[in-house]
Amino acid sequence: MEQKIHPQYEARANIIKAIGHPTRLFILEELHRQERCVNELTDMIGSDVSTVSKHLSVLKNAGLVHDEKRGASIYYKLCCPCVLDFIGCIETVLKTNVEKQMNIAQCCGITIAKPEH
Amino acid sequence: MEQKIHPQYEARANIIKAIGHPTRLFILEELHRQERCVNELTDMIGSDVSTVSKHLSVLKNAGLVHDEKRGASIYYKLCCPCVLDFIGCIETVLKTNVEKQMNIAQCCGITIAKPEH
DNA sequence: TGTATATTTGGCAATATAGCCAAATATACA
DNA sequence: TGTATATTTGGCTATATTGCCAAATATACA
Repeated sequence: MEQKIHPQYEARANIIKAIGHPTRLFILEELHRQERCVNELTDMIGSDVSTVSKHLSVLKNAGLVHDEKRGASIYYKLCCPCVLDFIGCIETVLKTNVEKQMNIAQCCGITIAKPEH
Repeated sequence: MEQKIHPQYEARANIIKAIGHPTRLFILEELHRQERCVNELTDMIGSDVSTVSKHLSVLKNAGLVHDEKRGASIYYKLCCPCVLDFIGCIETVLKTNVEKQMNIAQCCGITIAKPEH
């Protein structure tokens, strides 16, 4: 690893990396709405329960979620709801990217059909 | 990939993934302060110029930075300064994680020396 | 205790990412 | 045009990540 990059950047990057996965983003948003057990999340996501469990483990190791055993299930909840505050900014970036693509297409004389739904 | 996860999560995750790397976090913060050319960033980072160039390419593809050729150099600047707004939240997560570790250590009777500097 | 349910862990294969070197490309300027 | 400087690209290896299956573990409850 690069010598001049402070370890603090590594620590920050590890947390951001944990957030940067489609399934884990979904989980974080769902846990932002309400706490959920592994089973419930697995039903919503539609992949193997072991895969979901591992995603939750990544989020837990990053300190983003907290788990609590109740009955036969383990309920996960969000530790720092602020981690989702910047989704709005990410959406802005995405929107700007699409606009850029549209401009390029327009300059090339390409017409883009609007999606049906 | 999981069927039930909306493509929107994929798009968001791609941008967050681009942010989640120590060197790229450093670059984003530096470009937040002022625009920089590849050469300057390479000197600050201390790795091969091709590596830095590729990091910049990742950030550019994600729509996070913009480049502008001036003279012999290419200057990069931040597109959406908001992407760094959540660093404060990440720091909170990190701080909480350390505190949790400290508590565990204390419960085990482990004394932790404060760092010298 | 035995069985069903919930969750995690180990192991594996496929894929993605990172970083270096060498080479290609582009620009400035003598 | 030739040379120095700036940047990107191709190619390669090492490492990390992902997601599945099977098995292990934990809990509830008859």
